[in-house]
Amino acid sequence: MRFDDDDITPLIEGLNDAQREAVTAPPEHRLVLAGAGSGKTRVLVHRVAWLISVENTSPHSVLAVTFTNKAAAEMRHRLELLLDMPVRALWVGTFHGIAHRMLRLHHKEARLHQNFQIMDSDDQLRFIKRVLRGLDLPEDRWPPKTVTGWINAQKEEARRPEDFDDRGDFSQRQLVRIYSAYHNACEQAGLVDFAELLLRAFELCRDDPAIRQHYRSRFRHILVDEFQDTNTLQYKWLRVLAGDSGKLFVVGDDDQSVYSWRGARVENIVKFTRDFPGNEVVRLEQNYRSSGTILKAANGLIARNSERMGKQLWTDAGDGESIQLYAAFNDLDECDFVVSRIREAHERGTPLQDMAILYRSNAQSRVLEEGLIRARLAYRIYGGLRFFERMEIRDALAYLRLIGNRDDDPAFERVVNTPTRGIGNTTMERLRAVAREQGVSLWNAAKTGASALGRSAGNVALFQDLVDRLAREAEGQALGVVMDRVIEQSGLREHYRKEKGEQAEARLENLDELVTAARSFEDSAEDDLPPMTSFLTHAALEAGERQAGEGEDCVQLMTLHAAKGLEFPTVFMVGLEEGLFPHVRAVQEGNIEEERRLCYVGITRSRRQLYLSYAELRRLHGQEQVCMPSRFLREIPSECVLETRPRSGTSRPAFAPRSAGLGSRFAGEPPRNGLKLGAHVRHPRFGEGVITAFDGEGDRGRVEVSFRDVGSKWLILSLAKLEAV
DNA sequence: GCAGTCGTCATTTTT
DNA sequence: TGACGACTGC
Repeated sequence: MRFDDDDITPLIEGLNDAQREAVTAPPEHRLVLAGAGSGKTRVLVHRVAWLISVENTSPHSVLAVTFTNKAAAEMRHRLELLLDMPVRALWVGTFHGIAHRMLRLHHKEARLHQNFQIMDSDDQLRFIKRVLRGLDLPEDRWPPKTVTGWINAQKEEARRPEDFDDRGDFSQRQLVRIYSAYHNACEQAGLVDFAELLLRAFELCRDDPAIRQHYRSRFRHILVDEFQDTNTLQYKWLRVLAGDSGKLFVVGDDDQSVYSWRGARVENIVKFTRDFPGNEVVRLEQNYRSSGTILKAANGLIARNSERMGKQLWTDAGDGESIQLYAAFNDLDECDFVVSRIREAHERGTPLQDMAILYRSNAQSRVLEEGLIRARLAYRIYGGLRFFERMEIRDALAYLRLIGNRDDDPAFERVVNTPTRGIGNTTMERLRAVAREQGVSLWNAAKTGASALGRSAGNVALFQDLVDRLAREAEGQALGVVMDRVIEQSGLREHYRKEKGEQAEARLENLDELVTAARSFEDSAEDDLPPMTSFLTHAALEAGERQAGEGEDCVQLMTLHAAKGLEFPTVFMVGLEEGLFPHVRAVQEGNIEEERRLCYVGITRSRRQLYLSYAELRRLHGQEQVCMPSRFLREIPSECVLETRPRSGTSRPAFAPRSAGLGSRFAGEPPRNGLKLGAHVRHPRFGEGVITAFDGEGDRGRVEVSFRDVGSKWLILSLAKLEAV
């Protein structure tokens, strides 16, 4: 170890009191409530280092779990920097990665195919469609997306088909039937979906005493990142793993829980304090990221939530710049504002990559994108397809999967006719019928039931010969060579060469890149898996970076969800309108608190300058809609915010503390003179327009109307002869 | 098997 | 508005 017993300086150096308390806590259960930007990863990393160097814990006894590969890689990297040595014995990984590792090690006990492969969401959806067809259930009555969603939700609650009794309603009984059929199909094909990885690993630890004992005595310390995002199954698994003696050190922030819709349970934080006795809560509230003003805004907003563990961010940095609010006329105006502020900042020397535009839903990116293109500003949108999700990559990998396992039906379906080999729908339907009747895979059905296939039987046989030949030639060959041959001999390369358009070129390049990627797995002895299995697992579990353009200096565009965990000197949060943010759906579902947390996440992404904006009119689904400013704007302490105009930069306080003033622009205000925000009105001289704001009350009350022909005007409400249209 | 057309729908996303 | 899937006709 690098540290002598008496020199623990590097481990606690530079930590604040709360961080130090967490890092040096006695080896008991701990819950660390880590506010945004409070040095959470630092605490995790130092805690592991502390356990190893001071508590003399073997790296072998430590398990650190994260949600994303990125977080896992970051943790391992920083840990090795701190300890100044590689820590291979230490298990650091995502929930899925760790579960996968266990299942590979104990595939027999888990009753899994030795060569089992991981099926991603897309495969799962296709597979479910086939199961539905097999059960004669129409897709319009049983939407595949809904069905997979339901099945995944059951798995996340650790429920198996046999856990349901017959008393459910018809719909539920059918879903259970589908779940069951899907499960059998997966078993037969040797496939495991994402949720199954976790559930299988949980069941393995729960039901196999020897394995449970093995891991319990091995993992003395389990550390969990982003604990507020754990789902029921992950929580159960942690409980089983920890047993009575394993110590859990969990880090999370209830205020940043924004994934309830995909099964995350914030309640796990509270549950943790009950289920793991002796734990103490450490709060990390000092923020090292944002200015005082930004933190004040964030604190003020999140204080509106009722169900909180309670936390108040603070900084010893100064107040910094005011938050600027821009009330745009419409979405284009909002875009112009953002773009011109970016241009100005860029001209003053701010790198583009220091600026991010955050929005609630992906659809909002289009207008912004167009604006940035017009202004010739480089940008990068997070989201979209990742490398291993591309069509051509998935095609090529499907051949590889078939080489490893002929019973992989989703892979078979994917490439049996890609490139086209005269095996159409009719043939496939027959083949599926045979497979269903005989209870075998498509591959075997094609072998034994060729007679039922009619004219196309020869084509199917040719396809099978191809796969067999590729498999034979793959023996003893390096993975890169195999991959290249697969792409060439399957005809995929030719297929995409013939495809027209500029996309085709990119696809060919991607295929070349795939060969390169395969090569890098040739001697990956790391996980003791055959290179091909290792490669396919990597493709499924770590689908790669989203989009290229990494190195370039460009403005970052992403959803608020995608921004979680990131930070930028300058942040633009756009579309702060009722219905958009908070989103209507969330309002309907009564999930305002999560939307508010999302807003909190957005605000706290910003280091120095935060811009907020909303549009009074927005084009949504092809329709121009009148929007009211988001309630969140009202909830941010008014002294933090200045309302700004596009060019001049002259600002005035946006909201008088509680009374009238501009505050009355906001949601929930009563209509004046029978007119309300967004109402269409007619003026004798100015023509038709829309009410966009009120100011003051009674005789002195003013109204802002955006006229169709003459633009926006402020009028005295009692004098203006406005009539509703 | 494929291109064109029509109808429907419309948060958020990692593994 | 526009993306995507199902359907139709060649």
